[in-house]
Amino acid sequence: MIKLHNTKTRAKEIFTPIDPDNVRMYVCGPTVYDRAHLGNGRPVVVFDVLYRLLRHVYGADHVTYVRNFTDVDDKINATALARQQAGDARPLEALIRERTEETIQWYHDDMDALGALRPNFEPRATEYIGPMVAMIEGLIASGHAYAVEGHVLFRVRSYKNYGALSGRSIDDMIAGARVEVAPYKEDPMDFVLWKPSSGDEPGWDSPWGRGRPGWHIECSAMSFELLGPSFDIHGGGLDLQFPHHENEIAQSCCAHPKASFANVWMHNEMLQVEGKKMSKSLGNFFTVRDLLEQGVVGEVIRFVFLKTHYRKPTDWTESEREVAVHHLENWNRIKRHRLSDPARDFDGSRVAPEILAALEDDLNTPLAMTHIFRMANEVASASNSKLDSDETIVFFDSLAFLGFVKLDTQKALRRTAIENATVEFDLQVLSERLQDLRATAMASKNFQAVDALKADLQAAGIEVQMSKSGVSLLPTAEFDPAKLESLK
RNA sequence: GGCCCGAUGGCGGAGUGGUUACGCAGAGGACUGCAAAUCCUUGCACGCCGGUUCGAUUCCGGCUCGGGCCUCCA
Repeated sequence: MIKLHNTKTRAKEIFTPIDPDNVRMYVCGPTVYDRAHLGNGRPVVVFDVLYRLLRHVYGADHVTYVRNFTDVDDKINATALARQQAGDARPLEALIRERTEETIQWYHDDMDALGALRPNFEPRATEYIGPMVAMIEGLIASGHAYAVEGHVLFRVRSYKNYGALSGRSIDDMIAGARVEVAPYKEDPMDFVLWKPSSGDEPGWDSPWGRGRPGWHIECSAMSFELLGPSFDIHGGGLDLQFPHHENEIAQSCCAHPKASFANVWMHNEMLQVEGKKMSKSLGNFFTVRDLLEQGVVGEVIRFVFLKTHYRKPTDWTESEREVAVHHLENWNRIKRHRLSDPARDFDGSRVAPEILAALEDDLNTPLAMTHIFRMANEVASASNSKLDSDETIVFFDSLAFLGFVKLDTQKALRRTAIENATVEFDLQVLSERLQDLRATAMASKNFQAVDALKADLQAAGIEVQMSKSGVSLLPTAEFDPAKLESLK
């Protein structure tokens, strides 16, 4: 039994799908004009967890997850215009297409790195212009929208529940509004469904002239086309609650009065960086790609996200990042020590029941992580250290269920990369020499030679670990093969 | 100004009407030639003021503080 917090009712409710054979979820995707920043990753990971849970409970073939790409938007146009002004002579259309294509590719690369499964459908807004126009025509016909000066506007006063999702009244909003009101609007709160395109701006022919859709209608049309007038879950960031989701509800409910639209609305809280809102002006703005390039692997990011409940703000900090690395290293080591085949794949089918229970309680990922910690501890400290025990399998299957598969860290990746690349100097030889020196020293109690070699290795950027089971040399970021030349 | 949300130990972060998880850091110990890693043990909290109750960190009200949204934003 899954329980989810429904923004619409502000309560945790038992989730009952409209059709258990086809559970349907829509999540607002990115506007594709630039790299996804770290905050963009949070809803992706949150709803990825929900997607995995739904697939587990209802069957992988009985869940439909839609996440759109908004590929028509003034911000996209702006990036293309900027390139024209910078001297690129190609037509706007070509620049826009190139930009959206590459951004979608980036998005896939980055979200894959976070361990997120791809949704079943990733519709692009530009492929659904027809349905948008049709929906707008219907709204005009039913009196919920009006065309004026090439624009089509939604008549907010015509939908009596407007503001219910975010708990606002139209009058309150007008009182506190800071928007300048276009003169052609009947009411200040009316929002645009269609707007005219001029010059070489992207545009499509419509009953109201050549133009392009407003942002909000895109999601209403795409969700209708792919999931129908009523579906189960609609997700997105809390910042989308108003106005985007409010407007979606108004459009869809007026266009399909007999349908319920989304039954459950879920919103993830926002991300902060070192306690502050991430913003360009504060200079703490960075993309997922920036982090990946700095060697922060995707699963570290995922770990930090899952350690906080999705309905609470989460803080991206240096220390939490280090905690994540610590645990991933730990799990990686357990994998090497407790599995006969450390490369074995896990599909999450044997996820621990307590982890499932935690997730079924409104995606309590922090509690799920606690169970992971406990299981890791049990597996690592089990007196019976036999390989591939049931507990071990369930542990790694649970990790896989939560999206932790690679269990790599910066250090592990670097080690692999360096070891593959290090040809001129064989660390294995040095490792054996150190081992021999140490064995001699253990007998003679004279450790001078050992310490000298250890110091040289450390000076070359190698982490030296010695225990009774042997020695291990681990190149660090400062590893410099040239400094080992004298040791040959 | 309007609306929404939150306040738990040094930090992060679950949960509960009555014995308060867990992680990181700290302390002690085992192991270790040193160091690291690992393992064991362990100290530390429920913003303030009222109310309901036999009993509240948990429910209700007020206050204070913090965050978010109202403008493109996940």
